[in-house]
Amino acid sequence: MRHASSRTLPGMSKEAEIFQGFLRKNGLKFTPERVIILRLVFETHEHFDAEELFMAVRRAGERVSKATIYRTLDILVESGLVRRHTFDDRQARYEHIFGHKYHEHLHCLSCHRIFEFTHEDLDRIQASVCERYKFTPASRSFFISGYCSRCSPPPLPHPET
Amino acid sequence: MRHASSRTLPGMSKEAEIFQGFLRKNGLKFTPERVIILRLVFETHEHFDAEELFMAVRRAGERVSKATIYRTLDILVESGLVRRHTFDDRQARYEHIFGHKYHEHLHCLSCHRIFEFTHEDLDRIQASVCERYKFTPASRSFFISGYCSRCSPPPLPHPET
DNA sequence: ATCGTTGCAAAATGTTTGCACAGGG
DNA sequence: CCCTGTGCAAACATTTTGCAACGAT
Repeated sequence: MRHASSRTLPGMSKEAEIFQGFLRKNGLKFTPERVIILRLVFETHEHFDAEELFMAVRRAGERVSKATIYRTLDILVESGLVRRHTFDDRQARYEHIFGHKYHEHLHCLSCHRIFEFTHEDLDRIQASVCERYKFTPASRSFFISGYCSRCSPPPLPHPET
Repeated sequence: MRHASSRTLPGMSKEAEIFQGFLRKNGLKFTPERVIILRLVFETHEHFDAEELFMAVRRAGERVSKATIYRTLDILVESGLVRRHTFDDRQARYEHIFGHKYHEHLHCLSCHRIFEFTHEDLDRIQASVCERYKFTPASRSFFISGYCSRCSPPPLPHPET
């Protein structure tokens, strides 16, 4: 029982169909390890890194090596189902994006939480910049680092002293 | 001849004055190594990484260890004279920012060149997002990855076949 | 004497790779 | 067979750290 059937199963999630299609198109296989990873990536509604995914796999009672985690994340990014971020200089972080609106990020330098936002003008700005530079965009990353409301309460209107 | 005078020299560049002020304010010293690094960082008008700065130091006939390069870059980033970027998952890249207009980046995935742009609406967008989330911004990073005009010529108006 | 700074080498971190073996088409 | 996939361990690249020595105050 190493490799899963290559036929599409009826109860398959939309992202699994997309992933399977991408794999097939590139002559790659829809293996049990890749299925496990896909499932856990789409069960996680946070940003995660490779190590966290590795631990989620173990927590789920499955076994997939770190090497396969990294190799599969690369494929998922290529397929467009997952986005990779490098918010600071530490390790890469990932999030699944299928079924989500495209969004930008706020990154709290104190508690390291990540908040998402959208702004309607950004697509227009990206398009106009790319036009100006004759640049063909593949992806963008807009994030603001700073301090969230919990970590940095706004200054009082009339500071004492 | 290890440590430089702590008095401000008359012919000192503006960035050196700022750096010295920052160091003094934090009980740190304006050492010859830091002076060398500061000079080379401000002589470089490209984005660079720690290794490139290390080689620039040797090329200049000076000797500063890698450890000191890293430690000093951290201080320069803290002082606000230098910006650190992690465009992709490779190593951190730096650029001096004193005396430059704030700008965003285009990053060519093929030739890895970096182009700079500004857009007048971005400050306003950042302010409105931060207001909405009660977020105190420290810095932002907006970059678009894709293919520059040289690496990806626009498709012909009437593609043959 | 104290305290921050340095260079060196070792350690730590995060990621990639070589390899031998497995298994489906 | 042939090809891709896997786990493991080793390799790798970048960055950080422990430590002894050093110099300015």
